Amino acid sequence: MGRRREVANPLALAVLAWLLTEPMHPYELGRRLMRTGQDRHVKYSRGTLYMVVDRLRRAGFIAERETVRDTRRPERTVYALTDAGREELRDWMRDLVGTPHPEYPRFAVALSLLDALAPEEAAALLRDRLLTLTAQVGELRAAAASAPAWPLPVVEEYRLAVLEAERRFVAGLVDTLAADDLPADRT
Amino acid sequence: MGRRREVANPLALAVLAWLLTEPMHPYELGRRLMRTGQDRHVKYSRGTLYMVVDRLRRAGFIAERETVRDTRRPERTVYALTDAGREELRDWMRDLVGTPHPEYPRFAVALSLLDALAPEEAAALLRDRLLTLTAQVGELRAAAASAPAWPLPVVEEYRLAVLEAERRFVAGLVDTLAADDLPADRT
DNA sequence: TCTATCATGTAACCAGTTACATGATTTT
DNA sequence: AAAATCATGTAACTGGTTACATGATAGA
Repeated sequence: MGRRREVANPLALAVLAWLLTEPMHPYELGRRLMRTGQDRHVKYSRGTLYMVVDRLRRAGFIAERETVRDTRRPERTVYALTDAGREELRDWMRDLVGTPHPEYPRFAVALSLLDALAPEEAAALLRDRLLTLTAQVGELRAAAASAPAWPLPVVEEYRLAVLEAERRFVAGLVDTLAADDLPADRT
Repeated sequence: MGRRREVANPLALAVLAWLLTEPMHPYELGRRLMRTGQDRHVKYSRGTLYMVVDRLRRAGFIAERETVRDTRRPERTVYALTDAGREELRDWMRDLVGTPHPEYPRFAVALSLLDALAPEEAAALLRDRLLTLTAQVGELRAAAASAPAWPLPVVEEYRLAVLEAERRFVAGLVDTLAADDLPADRT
């Protein structure tokens, strides 16, 4: 509980999870991340991937299984989960699922500094955001309706729920500001 | 539009915003961040603060106004916003408020990898999370009710809205899993 | 007056991203 | 067969965090 993770990057969690299904080389890991759209939930870049894989190896969570010289293609090193890695994966997942952790969404920062903007400008910007959010909700819903997978993956439902909450919040805020802005009209 | 920011760390945004009110030395910036509880929305550490201030200076967004040797206390350098800085602040805020940006919440990663956990274990963990979330919502509401500031700062309302959405979502998920788990009971 | 704690800053280290390199296949 | 693109990896750089340093006040 609470001990610092030796490898803390979320991408490492994804790597462990994928290696749970079968041994793989890094590039393949990257491909699957992309193919399954997980890159929308984990920040992914190849450089980071190789770094993370290397640190997982040094930490003993994964081990080099074989080095395939497929002839032609560059040498690829296949990694497999170790017992320690399996344990780390479970522990990490339990932590993430079981307890909420503080996040730092960019919009919260902006809201906390909203005074730095003139009120009318803030209001106008929030209206812009509202439009985009509404459009995004629409897209997600449409995508869900015509989804190849059904029921929709839980993550997607989660994203949608949060997105809708933000949309409602911004809508309310916009209304409030409009009302504040015309106090004379409301006698 | 969309040109890379020379200093991209959110803490830098907070620095610019504070300097809009008046010139200050870094330590004072840190104090205000803490006092106003902004450290819940921007990741803060002194090391990062000094780094960020230095980069803002190199980028020309802030400038050294004076160096006070208050006698006794270590030398403190007071910084002021430049015109470029004021412009950067507005541009950045407009971007953040006006359009939603992709985020990578830790819980989303976990959800996207939920298969890595045995279903009963996942269900149990989600129940734990639900308890904590419910408690947090309660706390926030209570704090809001007895708040020194009224109306509640917008950020807090935002946080509460999102938190409640997550709570509802997890509650729903827990129910679904419970239902799935006892198909025999539902004939 | 010794110890603890506050106020302030610096520097070494570690993590993450970008840009590049190289051989293989496919397209024109 | 030249050009374009894919597959794979490495390395240099930049950003961020931790741990330390030092003088000042306050409490015992």
